[in-house]
Amino acid sequence: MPKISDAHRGARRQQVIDAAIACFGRQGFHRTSMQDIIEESRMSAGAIYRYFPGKDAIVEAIAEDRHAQESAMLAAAMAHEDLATGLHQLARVYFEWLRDPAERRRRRVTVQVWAEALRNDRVAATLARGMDQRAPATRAFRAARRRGQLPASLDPDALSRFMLAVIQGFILQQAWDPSADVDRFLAVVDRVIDGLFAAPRQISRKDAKKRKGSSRR
Amino acid sequence: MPKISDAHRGARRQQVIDAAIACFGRQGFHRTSMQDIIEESRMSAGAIYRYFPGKDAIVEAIAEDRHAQESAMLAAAMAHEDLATGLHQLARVYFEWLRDPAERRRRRVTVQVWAEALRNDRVAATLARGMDQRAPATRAFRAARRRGQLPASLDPDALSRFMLAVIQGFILQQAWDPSADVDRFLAVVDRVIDGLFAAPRQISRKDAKKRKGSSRR
Amino acid sequence: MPKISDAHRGARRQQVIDAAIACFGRQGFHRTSMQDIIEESRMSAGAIYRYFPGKDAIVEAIAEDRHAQESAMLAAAMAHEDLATGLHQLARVYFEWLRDPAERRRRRVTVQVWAEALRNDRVAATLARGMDQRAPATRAFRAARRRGQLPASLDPDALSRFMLAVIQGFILQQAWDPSADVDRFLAVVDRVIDGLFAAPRQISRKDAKKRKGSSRR
Amino acid sequence: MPKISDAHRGARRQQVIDAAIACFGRQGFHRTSMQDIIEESRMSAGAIYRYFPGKDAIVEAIAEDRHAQESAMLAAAMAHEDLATGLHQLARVYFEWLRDPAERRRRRVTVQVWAEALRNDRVAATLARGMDQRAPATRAFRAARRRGQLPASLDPDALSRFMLAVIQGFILQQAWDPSADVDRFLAVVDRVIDGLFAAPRQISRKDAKKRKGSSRR
DNA sequence: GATGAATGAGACTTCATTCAT
DNA sequence: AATGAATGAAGTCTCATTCAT
Repeated sequence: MPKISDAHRGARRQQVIDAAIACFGRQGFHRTSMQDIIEESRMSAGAIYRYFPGKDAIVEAIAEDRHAQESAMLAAAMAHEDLATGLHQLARVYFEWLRDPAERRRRRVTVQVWAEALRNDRVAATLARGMDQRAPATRAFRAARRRGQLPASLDPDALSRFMLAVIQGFILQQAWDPSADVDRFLAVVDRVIDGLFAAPRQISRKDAKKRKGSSRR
Repeated sequence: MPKISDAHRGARRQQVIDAAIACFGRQGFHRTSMQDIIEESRMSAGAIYRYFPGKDAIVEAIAEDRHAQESAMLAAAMAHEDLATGLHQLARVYFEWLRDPAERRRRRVTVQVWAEALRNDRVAATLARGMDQRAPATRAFRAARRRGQLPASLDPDALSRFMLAVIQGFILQQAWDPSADVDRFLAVVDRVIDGLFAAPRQISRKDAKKRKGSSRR
Repeated sequence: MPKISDAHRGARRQQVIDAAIACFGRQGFHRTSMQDIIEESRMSAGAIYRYFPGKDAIVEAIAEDRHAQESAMLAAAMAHEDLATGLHQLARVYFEWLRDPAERRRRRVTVQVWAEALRNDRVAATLARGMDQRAPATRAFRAARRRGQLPASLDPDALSRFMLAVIQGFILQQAWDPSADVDRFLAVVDRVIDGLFAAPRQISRKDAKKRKGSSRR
Repeated sequence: MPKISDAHRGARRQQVIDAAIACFGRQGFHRTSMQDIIEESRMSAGAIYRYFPGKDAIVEAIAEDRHAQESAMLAAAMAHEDLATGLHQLARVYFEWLRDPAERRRRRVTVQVWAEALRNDRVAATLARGMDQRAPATRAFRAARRRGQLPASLDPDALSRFMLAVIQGFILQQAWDPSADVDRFLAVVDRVIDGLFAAPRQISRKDAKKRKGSSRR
């Protein structure tokens, strides 16, 4: 017989998380005091500590929350038989999401979570699990490469990393400058996806040499 | 007459910045106390405040430092008559840089600077200037598009944003997981650059429709 | 539900004020550290800041406290139909007050509040309000002058300033030298009050000239 | 053979004192840092410490300075055969002095010196010597009393204290409110001096009783 | 379960003074 | 004699967390 029903517990936790996201988005994680969260959440100091062992646990929960949502999105998008279509779909879903102004505010918190991962192992672990969820995409790339749709020189893991990097980079840019245009960026992403599967242009011997020259092995 | 020379002043500031980078990379900006920086820099509390008005000013200086270096790199790389070659060059230079283990440690600080930009306007301004430096690249894209080397549907500004996003995203991933493989990622980037300039593959009517459907306007 | 009552809040504030007065009287405002007040008040650092926003606010509260007490005293003393009697009464009440050894210690703080007014506008405002409370006295002087009890040459405002100056000057002297004799000083004050209402002595032509000579205007 | 000639030493000390008075008048003793004085005096940190052992010594020197000037003024004013004339003279000289705007600024420092006396014994000693210089005035009062010009009930020491208190009180008031009118105040002082020597007005039995009633002893 | 007053370690910063040059 | 960079103790205040009610 739990003293706090799970539903109640969940609602209370969400109340704290929402307040924390509002505060963190406004002033950043480290400028936000527990007092700020307490006031925003309209709870008492003591009450919050019934639902979270400490301030760090709140960021961890936020990271976890994001992770769950993004996982779902990723899974849904990649559940497509054709890889190219799946990738376009993924980009579309993701960038649609970024259009929501409320979501944009939350994104500011995401950037902070990224920084927090560098000194909070639990947050790092959550993000790592997020990175691991590229696995289906990676597998799809591997299959496509085996089928000859992608050149052998492209590492499937690097490909999925790349797709994520593009999204992460844009999130960053939009956090700094909310006027960054989603549509135009998305058009480039679409083009890039198509480019991956197109026949490569003929590269002149000269260019190829140059590139190799400055690369370390 | 112990009047400090500009050289001495610069050296002293660097001493602080180096210590701060070491500390921030280890424990993060907010977990690092001035005392930590003082000890790491082997200076006295008072001395540091002769060179920086406060803790925030140190991050600002770090951001400024990075900005200067990246600007130089960007300018050098883009000073190439052929756009494709310039982009390959840029990617190469950047990713070479990331290979340096010392640089990798500094990258962790970069991620924190990104987060800091959300609550420190001076840092934000520095990063904004960094984003502004895409201008030459944007111009080059525009010229290429005019020459028909790039499709009209690709916005030059979005293109340069994209290139930066790729780099930023990878920096992020490498900060979390230093084992992220630079070479394999770079191969993808190279391929993507080439893809931009290649003739697009034929897109089926169905695919095109799907994409449009979920896009807003 | 440990919500503090107004009474508790008042008691706590008084606890701080009492401790502060003890410390300030002993070592002066600026030699007193918050730590000193914390120890004297047997509270914790954080607790004090629940009741006062900072060290300055404590002096301000002390100034306000004194102001309230002196106002009451002044009002009570001047509530007399006959002006001369009222003034004698005022002097008596005030100097009686100064006899209390505990009050003498508090007086040392008063002197510091006076100095503090020169650099703290809120303290200055409180003192200004204190000076404004001469108004009833000034009005009484004006009425007495109209009735011919005081010479037209005596400015009512200057008269009330004068009465206050006498008291302030003595407070100062007693702060420096607690052995300053209250009774003997009070006798002089009484005599001076009577002298104001007495017929002026004949002033020789010579004396009057001398005075005028060194005066400007 | 002194390393620093006395003249040079004196000039340097004065340079510091002037700077300190400017700073103290502006921001108060405790808000003024040595750095402020250093800049105002256009000297170096090291140099100041050649002429003063520390910050406290500067206030002490200022107190000493004031003391010397006021002593001279007091002595000059009281060097008059007729006591009443001497007192009028004293008031006149003093209040003339207060008219000088530069002097008014210095007065702000005087108030701080008064407060400082409560925690700096050397300043206290200087002020005590200042109070001691009432001696000639006290003696003159005693003589006048012996000659029957003053009632026996007036203590000579209290009388000279009183005269000083009036001046000190006004200095205080003018420090807080520079618009306090010197002339009108002086007129009251003149009247009071005359009143001391005039025949007291008849005091009704009732009034006398009332006064006694509230007095202790 | 909830409340919010209390705790106290520790954060950033200032500043009087010293001393190598 | 002078300089001013350096020192480091000490100051004010904040804040995550606890616990009596």
